Amino acid sequence: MTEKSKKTSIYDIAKALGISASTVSRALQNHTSISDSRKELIREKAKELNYRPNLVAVNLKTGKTRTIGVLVPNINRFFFSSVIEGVEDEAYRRNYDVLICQSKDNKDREEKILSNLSQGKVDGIIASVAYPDNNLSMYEELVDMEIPLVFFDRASVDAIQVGSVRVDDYKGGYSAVKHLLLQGNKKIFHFSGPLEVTVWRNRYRGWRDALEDEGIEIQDHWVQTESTDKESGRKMMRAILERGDLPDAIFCAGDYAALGVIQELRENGLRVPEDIAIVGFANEPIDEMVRPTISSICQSSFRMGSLAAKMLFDNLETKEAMVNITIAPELKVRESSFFDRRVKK
Amino acid sequence: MTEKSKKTSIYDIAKALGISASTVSRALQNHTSISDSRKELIREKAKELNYRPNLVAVNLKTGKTRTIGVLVPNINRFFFSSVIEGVEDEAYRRNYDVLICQSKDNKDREEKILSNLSQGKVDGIIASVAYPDNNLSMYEELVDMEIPLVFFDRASVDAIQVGSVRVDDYKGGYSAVKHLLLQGNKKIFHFSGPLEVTVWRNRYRGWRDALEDEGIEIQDHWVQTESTDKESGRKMMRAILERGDLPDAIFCAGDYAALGVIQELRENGLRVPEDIAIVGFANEPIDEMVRPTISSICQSSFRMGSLAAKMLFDNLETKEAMVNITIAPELKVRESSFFDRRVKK
DNA sequence: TCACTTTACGCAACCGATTAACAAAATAAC
DNA sequence: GTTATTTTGTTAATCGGTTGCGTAAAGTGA
Repeated sequence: MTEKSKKTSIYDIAKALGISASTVSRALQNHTSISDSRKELIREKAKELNYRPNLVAVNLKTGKTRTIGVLVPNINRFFFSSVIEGVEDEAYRRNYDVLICQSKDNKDREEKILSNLSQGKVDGIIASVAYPDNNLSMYEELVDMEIPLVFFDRASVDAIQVGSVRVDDYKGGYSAVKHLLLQGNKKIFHFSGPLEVTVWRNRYRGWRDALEDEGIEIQDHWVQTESTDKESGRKMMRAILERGDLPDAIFCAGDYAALGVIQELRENGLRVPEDIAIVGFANEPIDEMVRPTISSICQSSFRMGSLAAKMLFDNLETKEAMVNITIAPELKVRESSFFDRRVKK
Repeated sequence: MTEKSKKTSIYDIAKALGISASTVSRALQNHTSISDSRKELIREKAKELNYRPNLVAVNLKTGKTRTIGVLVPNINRFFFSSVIEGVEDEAYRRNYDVLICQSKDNKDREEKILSNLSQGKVDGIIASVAYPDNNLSMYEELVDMEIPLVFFDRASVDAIQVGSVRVDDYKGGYSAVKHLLLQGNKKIFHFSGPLEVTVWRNRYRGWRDALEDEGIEIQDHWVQTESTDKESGRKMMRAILERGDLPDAIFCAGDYAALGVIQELRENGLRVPEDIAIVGFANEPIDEMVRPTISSICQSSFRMGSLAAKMLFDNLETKEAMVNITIAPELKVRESSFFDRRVKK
């Protein structure tokens, strides 16, 4: 029994045929300088020996890996896994592989991953930076190393010279509130996460401006910035309920917060949307799973991923310039905000 | 301006220091046969020149990539993304990278991906086979090529000589029904997908045996095998409602089906669990998001992933033998089945 | 001072491909 | 029949590391 039946290389084929390895290499690439008869012979032998090119050797020689890295905070969240799906879709079409890494929103982990990726494993990187998203020095290093880079979702793009794809959070917030205003809601609260984080801040600004454009005066307690998970949603709602000053509607910067709010309201005998209308953000699948279904701002995550991938591949293959793409968010009106307050007081 | 500031290699360091490249290589590996003074010198120079080892070259030389491939039907489903998280967690700990691919449950795509992965890009593979899961010849090829392989979730393990991690679907089904029986339910229906598929069949068998062990006679219409998405759940429930022969409880082979069933029941004025108790399968996050919360069988997906990864890494590093692991499923009792039918008739 | 071990480092082969440059054979041109 | 041209292959360098083997220098003991 052979101890180790080494994988066959072009040298094995060459030896078996009594020719040189370079001829084999060229024949397998369908090079013009090899006669058809030889090509046929070589291809047959290759099949016979079950030859598989060693991609690592090819990568080393060509300096390309046909692999891109995708760095996300967490693969487990619908938004990110959808983006990845978009990336993967485009990558599969173009015959690239996708190396996926999770930063877990941990800067140390992010740094380690980026350092690893920058050692020649990938041709380019698509990333959503870990919170807090202020320190981008690691990414600047990548740029110095001339590794093509595309950000999506998070990241303050102006900082460094790379591509980006993001949804317009400001516009998303603005249009969510505009929709609520058009339904006759005046007193519209906003539940979000810490406003230092870019996405929360932008959604907040959209909310604020929409109200101010309508001449509505905002009070401090209208904004709650606990966090955007379900439990925080309940907590923020509870705080408002205890205070006793109820709004017409609430614009939540995340769908899970919206869900928590709705549950808290229902347990307190309040109806959604009749008593209080709700709009969330992200268009998570649960929005259509629960009752009432939740109105939300769609971030087109799949499209975001495929656009980011397209940009990266174009840059890799034809040196096309990176750009900053902003996707217009789309409002999905569902039951939680479908109620005209001007009719039924 | 330098046209292309080539990345620095160990040769650049060697040249700058007037020593040989092998010394540099050894110093950077902290080899014992290099004096500390030299090591220090070399490390400093490396830092100065911003040296990064070229992993592709290392891979070629060592024959290892420190990368494993994970093949799943779809990254976007919670179960799979959780498994991947488990894999990734273990991989990160051991300094491996994870290459993720989606078969989209398409056999052609699966074949192309496996062929690609087998060309030296990864050291081993973790996979959940695409439906229909009968043809495993592609995987047999991997075994021939001596690429370590671990299946999870799907795949008929007996077929070929590889590792596997799976939840015991039979036991899961059995214990779900047992729980319903203990609560006084007798007439327990089963909603699932096509029984040719291994997982559905096993859950079905668990349901059937649990009832038979109790001496309950099953009737044909007690089993519906439309599919396990929400809409199918509603559809199957509607069929039963129209027929008029209502059960005490329903064991659904999937949580989304369970959700659809619950919504359909509520819209028809029936209460869950008071009128009909429901148990789902998979322990999806929505189970705790909706009201009533849904009882479900937990598949421990994260653990499944980390176990699969652990097995693969152990095999890669110490040639440890592959094994077949079966995880005992855990029943999570929530509101949808928390009701004792023996008390309140 | 001589023989012997250690320590520290260099030489060169190797991993498996690609490809520039060159050479031999076959064909065409005169 | 000799030269020019095309066709078809070969040789060898290269990508950027790793590592077995050899050896000079330094250290040790008698």
